[in-house]
Amino acid sequence: MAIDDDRADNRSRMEVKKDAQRQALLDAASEMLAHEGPGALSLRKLAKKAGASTMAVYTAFGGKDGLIEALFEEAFDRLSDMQAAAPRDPDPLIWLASLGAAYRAFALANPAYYALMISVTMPLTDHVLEGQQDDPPARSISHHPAYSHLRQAVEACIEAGFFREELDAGDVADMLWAHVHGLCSMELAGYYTNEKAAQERFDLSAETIMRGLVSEKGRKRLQAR
Amino acid sequence: MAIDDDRADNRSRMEVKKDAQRQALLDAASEMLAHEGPGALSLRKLAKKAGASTMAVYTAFGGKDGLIEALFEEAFDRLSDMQAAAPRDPDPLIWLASLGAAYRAFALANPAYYALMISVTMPLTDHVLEGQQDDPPARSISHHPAYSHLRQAVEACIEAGFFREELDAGDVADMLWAHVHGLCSMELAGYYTNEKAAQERFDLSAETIMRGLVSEKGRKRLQAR
DNA sequence: CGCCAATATATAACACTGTTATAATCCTGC
DNA sequence: GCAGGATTATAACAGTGTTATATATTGGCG
Repeated sequence: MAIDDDRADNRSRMEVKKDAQRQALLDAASEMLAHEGPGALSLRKLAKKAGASTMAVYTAFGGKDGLIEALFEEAFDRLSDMQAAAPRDPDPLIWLASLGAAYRAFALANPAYYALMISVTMPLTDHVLEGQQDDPPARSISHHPAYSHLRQAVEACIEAGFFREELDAGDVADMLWAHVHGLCSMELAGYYTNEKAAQERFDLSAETIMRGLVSEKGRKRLQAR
Repeated sequence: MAIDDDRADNRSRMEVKKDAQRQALLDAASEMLAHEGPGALSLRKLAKKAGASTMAVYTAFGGKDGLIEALFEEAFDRLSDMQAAAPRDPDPLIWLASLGAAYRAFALANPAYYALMISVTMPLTDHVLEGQQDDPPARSISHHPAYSHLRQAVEACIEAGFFREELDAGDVADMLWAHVHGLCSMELAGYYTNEKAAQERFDLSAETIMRGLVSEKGRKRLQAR
């Protein structure tokens, strides 16, 4: 029986109920976020949509900030899923390119999630407003699968000897992430009017940053094949 | 007298009073934005701070959106001012690098303005949520001085024959803007913990994108000097 | 100068928001 | 079965942007 299974998992009936409600709230919030944007995400509407009380959000997430945090993690999970679905080509350069394409595909497919990632990542906390550099924000994506995918592809490129020797994997990964993020955020901002041109521009820009990364040796190796 | 001067400028007494109040509101809003962030910018607090009524914001800006729009333009003006202050080196590559440094200096010096630029530029309108590509947002920075500075430097580099021939000025300018924007937004997000490393990383990344832009011919020309 | 129409203001009300206090309900463990 | 603790529902609180209304204030014209 279901209850016994739960008990076997050392989870009380109430806990599974809580988890179910938490998931229902998260799904409803996700749906609202994707269809109406972050601004339309109010706790009352969410509770009504999920068939729960406003307080349920507080018990499940501790408040709206906790809910946003959960959605933030969901966003990174979705990105990570799309990255994992990217073909892991034996050629690390091609693999890297497909990861960039996956990033852009995620951003275009989930603009509200992407906007949430940005706004949460740059929360304009007091410490950045004051310009003080101590007490850095704890939020770090370095250990998230979404970052690991990129990192691994970069490391593969480095091991294959394509990149300039003074560049280490962390530098390159951060560089590429920033570059692709800049491209996607400006595209989503409506900076480029024509969709087809935006795609070409993305490819051209990705090609350009890759050119800047490859070493003299790697360049010759690429020309040879 | 001041009043006669105003009349000579075909500006009624009330209009100069309105403009003065508008400027007072804008200054107060700017101060609040820089010190407490966009979230703390409420019309009631702003009106009290500027010694005006809440309604004054509506007559001067038409509402909070209009105020944000005005602050958005102020942000671009500040960026443009810092770019104009960058030394216009005869070497277009050095000029371009100093423009990038000016962009980063602006972002670090005005984090709240920078966050505002991003959030306003990516407003998550319905049309992007629906994924439809028609009715592109009218907001365009292409004709703003902040963009012209970059564009002119890029054109100078192209005329000097440094860049790959298949790249036109618009492509390169957009590419560079996106790259530098990505770097700055991630730095402001606290993605990099160490300030000194962030500076080095910015320089390294800027160097990398420049490497990707220069043509074979330009590369040899750079090595020769 | 004095009046009038138009505009800007001040005050308050409205519909919201996130959050919190209070009371009733439910569930768990004994 | 029952006491005790957590979770809910309801309502209240302190805010927000916006709007309605009534009061000043202003500028143009006779």
